Amino acid sequence: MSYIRHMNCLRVNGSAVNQISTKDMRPGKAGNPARQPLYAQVRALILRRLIDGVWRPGTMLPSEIQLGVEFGVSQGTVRKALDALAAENLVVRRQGRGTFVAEHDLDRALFHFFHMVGENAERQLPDSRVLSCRYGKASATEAAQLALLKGDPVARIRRVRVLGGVPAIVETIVVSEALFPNIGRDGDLPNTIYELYERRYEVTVARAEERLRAKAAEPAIAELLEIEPGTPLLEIDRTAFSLDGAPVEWRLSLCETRSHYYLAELV
Amino acid sequence: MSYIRHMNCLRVNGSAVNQISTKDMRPGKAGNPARQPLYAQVRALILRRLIDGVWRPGTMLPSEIQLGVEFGVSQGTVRKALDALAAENLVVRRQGRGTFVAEHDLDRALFHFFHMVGENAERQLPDSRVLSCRYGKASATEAAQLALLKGDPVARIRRVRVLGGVPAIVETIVVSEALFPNIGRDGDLPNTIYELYERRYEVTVARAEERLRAKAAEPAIAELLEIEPGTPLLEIDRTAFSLDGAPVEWRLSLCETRSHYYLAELV
DNA sequence: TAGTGGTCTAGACCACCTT
DNA sequence: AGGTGGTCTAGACCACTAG
Repeated sequence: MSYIRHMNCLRVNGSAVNQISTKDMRPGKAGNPARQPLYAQVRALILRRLIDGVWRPGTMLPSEIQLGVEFGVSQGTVRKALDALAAENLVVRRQGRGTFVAEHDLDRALFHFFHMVGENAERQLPDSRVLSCRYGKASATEAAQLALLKGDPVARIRRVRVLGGVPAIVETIVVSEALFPNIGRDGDLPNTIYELYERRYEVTVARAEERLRAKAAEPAIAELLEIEPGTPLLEIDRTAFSLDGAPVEWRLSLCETRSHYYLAELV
Repeated sequence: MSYIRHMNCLRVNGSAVNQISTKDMRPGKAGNPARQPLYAQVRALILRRLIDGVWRPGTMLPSEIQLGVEFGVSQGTVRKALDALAAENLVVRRQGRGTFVAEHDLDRALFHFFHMVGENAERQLPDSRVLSCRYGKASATEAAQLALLKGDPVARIRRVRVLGGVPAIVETIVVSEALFPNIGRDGDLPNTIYELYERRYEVTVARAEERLRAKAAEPAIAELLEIEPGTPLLEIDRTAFSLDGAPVEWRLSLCETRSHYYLAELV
């Protein structure tokens, strides 16, 4: 029967395990009511390898057929798992070339992680001017946001972002120093910081939550943005999560919204 | 051959047409380079029926197999088309029951078309108090937003929305009177107005765009929200589109963000 | 019990890309 | 030419829902 597969169909680095397969784990089998569909198991196994760094961002995954053989499932099941990961922007599929681990490139920054756009909905990544990078102990708030203990070492990066020649955003980024040792110490803070997280610290930002409020500009902020104190600003309070779901960055952005706005799509 | 299908495989209300099928339209055929995949054609055909009101919101679609027979494609191809429509929230699939045309119920309003949440990210649909419903001629701005001509008749609805007992949002809704004749004239404005569009006017809101800015509260607004004039407010400028992609509603919401915030998810 | 969508397989062919 | 993902089919079985 095609449903019956080998015990050792899943091999990781040559050592055999059997998380999928085995006749009694097949779908719909009584006594295994909470069992996940095969494609979900395959998705989880692939995701695990992304988390563990077995396949690094930018590299090509094995072909669908190869993965099918390795996991002991059909190509169609692997396809469904990969399609799910592609829908989460964790892999990128290219016809004729292969399936690749997603990278934090300009496109992703611009279309997925930066929602401020100009008047004609035209998108443009801002330039960044780093104001400071300080190291300290996590406050209660910071600890809560980053799932740390109060007092744990954190780095705080402050920068002004310039859109179309105008200083438009003042941003404070807080990360754990345990996760990002020496971040910013050698003045190596690129504009797209998620690329740095990914390349140097092997931390992949998979998703984020943004909480938006309106706030009046405090004098220090107003000066940086060259506006009047009290001007209404859009505050974006973002928590970014890594592949394994842990919060890895807390970011507070204060945005001037006279020449730009935050664009959201509802479905 | 399985690829060769009957000419008259697509029947709409008994009359036969052949948009899909016919041997020479099959995928990858030279001389037809811009041809869409079958599942995309099937998706478009089903969407057309949703637009035309052949299947009304809440009703059940024919089964996958029936649709497959009707369109002259396999069940798997129909499935792919329906899955795509389900991903756009245009249909809802329920195992064991069938595929249904999506409705604007409370769930959809709350999780897809209302992003203001309370402190613990708890969701709650606001109560609405209608302030006025006036009829007039479209301004240049309104005409541009709704793809009308300047001077076309529009209705303007103004309401205050209450969250947790506190007046939190002042909202102005502008719609074409041609599309929504007599809207609000008999004081029939429910809290979830998209339900009204759908049931009474057979207009389905399929998606929307929101443009967010920070604005200071003008005195009239401040009074309605029981706050100080000049308080920073979150302005949500929304355009809603119907199934066929036409803009059908323009809405401007001014939100107080001390006890609530706008929640966005980034992927 | 019958009908629905959900999962899984196997196999064919296509479009696209690289070599 | 060979490999990759993309499309399409046919058929099996499962889970769920309703009458």
